[in-house]
Amino acid sequence: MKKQKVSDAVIHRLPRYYRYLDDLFNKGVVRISSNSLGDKMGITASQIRQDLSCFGEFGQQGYGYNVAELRAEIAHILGIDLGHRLIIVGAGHLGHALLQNFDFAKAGFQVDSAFDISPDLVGTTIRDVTIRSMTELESYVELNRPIVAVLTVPQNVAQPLADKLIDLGIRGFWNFTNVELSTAVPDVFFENIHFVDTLLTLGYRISHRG
Amino acid sequence: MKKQKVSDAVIHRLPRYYRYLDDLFNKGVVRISSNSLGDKMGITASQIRQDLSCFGEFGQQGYGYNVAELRAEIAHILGIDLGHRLIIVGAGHLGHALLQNFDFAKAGFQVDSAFDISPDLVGTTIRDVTIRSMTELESYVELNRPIVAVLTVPQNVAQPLADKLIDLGIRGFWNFTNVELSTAVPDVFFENIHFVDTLLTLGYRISHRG
DNA sequence: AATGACTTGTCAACTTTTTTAACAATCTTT
DNA sequence: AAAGATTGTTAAAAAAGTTGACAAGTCATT
Repeated sequence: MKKQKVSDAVIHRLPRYYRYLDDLFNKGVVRISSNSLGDKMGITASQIRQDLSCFGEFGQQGYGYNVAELRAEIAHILGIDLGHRLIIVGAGHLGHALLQNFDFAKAGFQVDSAFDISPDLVGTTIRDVTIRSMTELESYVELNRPIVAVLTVPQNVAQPLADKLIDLGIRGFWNFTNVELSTAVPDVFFENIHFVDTLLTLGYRISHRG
Repeated sequence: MKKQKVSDAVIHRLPRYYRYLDDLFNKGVVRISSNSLGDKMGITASQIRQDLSCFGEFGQQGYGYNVAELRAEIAHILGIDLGHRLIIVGAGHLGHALLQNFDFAKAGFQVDSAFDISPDLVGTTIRDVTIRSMTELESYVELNRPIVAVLTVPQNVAQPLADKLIDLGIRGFWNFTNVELSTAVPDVFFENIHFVDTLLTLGYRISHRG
């Protein structure tokens, strides 16, 4: 096992590996070689073996990989088995949709609570999660120490809110606002979902096709 | 102006340039140099000039760039001024949230219509867009020829639906299902929004911090 | 037990991409 | 007209990503 820094490209491929292995697992496939997995995923066997080698040795010469085992290993690498606790800040349409539909547990997260400023929403319950008032946010986070926050709030409050949450111990943001958040605090991570950007990219490709 | 293929990295930076320029424009800033823009964005002046050079010459020696002009140029490059027509297929929570909140016009798209299978939704109107039945999808697309489809449907119907829509002339997919769509037809583009993947990536970083 | 067919983990080479630095050309300002 | 500023472009440098090759080890069969 190499001990180099794991490159971003590899990290971003991990969820994809997991997706395919989960699929194989659910279909009852017991073993798979890097070759056949590569065929399925449209990448080379060499790349799969190299990617996996960043994290350990999970296969066996002459046999390949045990699907269930490799799936579990990748789940572990991704921290899916840790059940990180998470809060949702902003329960408007998007926050509501996530709360209602998204399978956080499957990604290894447990939804602790949700918060919104609107009195109409406060007190309502979606999928066993009760929406609390924003005024309770600070004390709640201090007491319960969730580690990740989903931000589905208006743009203008995003950065100050993030600063406050970082102060309170939040270390990861799943950021749906179209603002680029930043902080001087180390070991805080942002995953920015810039909807607009992806649609603009699509617009570029459509406009320049042919 | 170079005539090489524009790299993906550059294309993905374009929306970000646009966002910053739009902001400057709204603040009434008239001119900006690659140097000060680079400072704002946290990248080198050199990279900005190199990126822009893929598309033309938009600045002036000794002066820099006119903000309004450069903003308009990038808007043009991204096709924002073309007003591509778009349909939304699947008006469940996510489709509904997009329809209600997302500013498609700002990204250069015009929402033609939305479709859903549920009789409860068909006939209702959101922001001037009436939700039609899925049974009308085919004839509608044939007649009105939208170019892009937003897919917010269940996973299992995503690929066959995409195939059908490609047949009918759709050339771009803003795909919110967690399936990797593909086609043999050339000049069809997919922007896959894999929510889960980004959250898993965040989970990885949280788990491995420090 | 021996043989042959497979398949891994790793190394190093290779390729591609991305970034940076440098500078002639030329515009703005005074 | 001179001084200062800033571009577009080139080429070098650095970084990142990918691939091919193979020793070493495992499995299946006889």
